[in-house]
Amino acid sequence: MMARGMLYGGGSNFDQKQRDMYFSTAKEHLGSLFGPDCSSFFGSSSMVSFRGVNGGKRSFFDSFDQEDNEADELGEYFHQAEKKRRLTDNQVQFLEKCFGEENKLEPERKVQLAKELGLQPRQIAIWFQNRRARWKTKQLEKEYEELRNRYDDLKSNYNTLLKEKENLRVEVFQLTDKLLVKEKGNGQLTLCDIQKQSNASVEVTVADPISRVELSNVPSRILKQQKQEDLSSAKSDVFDSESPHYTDKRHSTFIDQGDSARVFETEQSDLSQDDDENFGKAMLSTANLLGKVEDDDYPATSSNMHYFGFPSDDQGFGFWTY
DNA sequence: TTGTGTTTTATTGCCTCC
DNA sequence: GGAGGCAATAAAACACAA
Repeated sequence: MMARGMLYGGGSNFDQKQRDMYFSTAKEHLGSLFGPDCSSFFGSSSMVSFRGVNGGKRSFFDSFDQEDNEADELGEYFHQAEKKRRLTDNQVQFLEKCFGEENKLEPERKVQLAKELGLQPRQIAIWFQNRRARWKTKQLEKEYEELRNRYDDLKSNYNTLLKEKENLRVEVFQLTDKLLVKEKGNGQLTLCDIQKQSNASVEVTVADPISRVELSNVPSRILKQQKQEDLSSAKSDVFDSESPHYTDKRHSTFIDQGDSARVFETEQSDLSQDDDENFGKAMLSTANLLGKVEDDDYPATSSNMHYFGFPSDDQGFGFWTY
């Protein structure tokens, strides 16, 4: 493709006549915009600059204020047109103002701006194009920042809820065990006793490791015995049965002592390690807190495992820990 | 002064629209 | 098919630390 960008800058597309026209028109327009002394607009030493032959910096428009050398300077400028030149602060300021009003230019407006600023229409177009690109990048950064803030908020809320959940869980564990001890004191049976009495393999299916222990093989008379008093307050519903970490797919099985025990054998892998650790810690702390629980009383399937729990209502209740 | 990173200006190639 | 927009990129200009 023919380079569209080569429309100006020393090429034949921008002859001396056009340069004169742009320059005179620019001074005229900018004089009305920035006052009669528009030299400040056209440049100071800090404005559009390019390195001359001697290496020094020079403002392009400064040169036009020196009438004696005007033609020479102009010629020098355009002979160096292949070099990039930055726009002056005032030019940029003016363009920014226009961009604020409309970020896309009509062809007529583009030509008008070019005349007013003493630039090529193509330069105006390029400036707007680059400006749109910068604006878009900024917008993306802004949106990213907003999304990140929202994510952080959600994460923070989630962590808070998680802690709350753990606290409640520990609380329930403690209350549960107190009830357990109390029951034992009253001569009532625990799940462990039930197992001993039934003298049979007890398969415990845990729909939810905490709230849904199903004693499928426990004799019904014994289960009935266990459905008593005010244990309903410790019912499973305390727990978040909708928790994505504990679904009905989870279950565990334990076969009588001596057999290979698998406790809370998960079929899912979505239980995060943190959650597991917290869960274990909570149970351990509960166990330590309530040192009254004796291993012999529970059908632990390995020497370092302990069972905490009791059946309640239609559903059992209990958990294992190491 | 020089090396290096950033910003700005400009080019290129592709795409869409009229 | 030409004009113009956009994304990607080159390259000059600039800023700044060492």
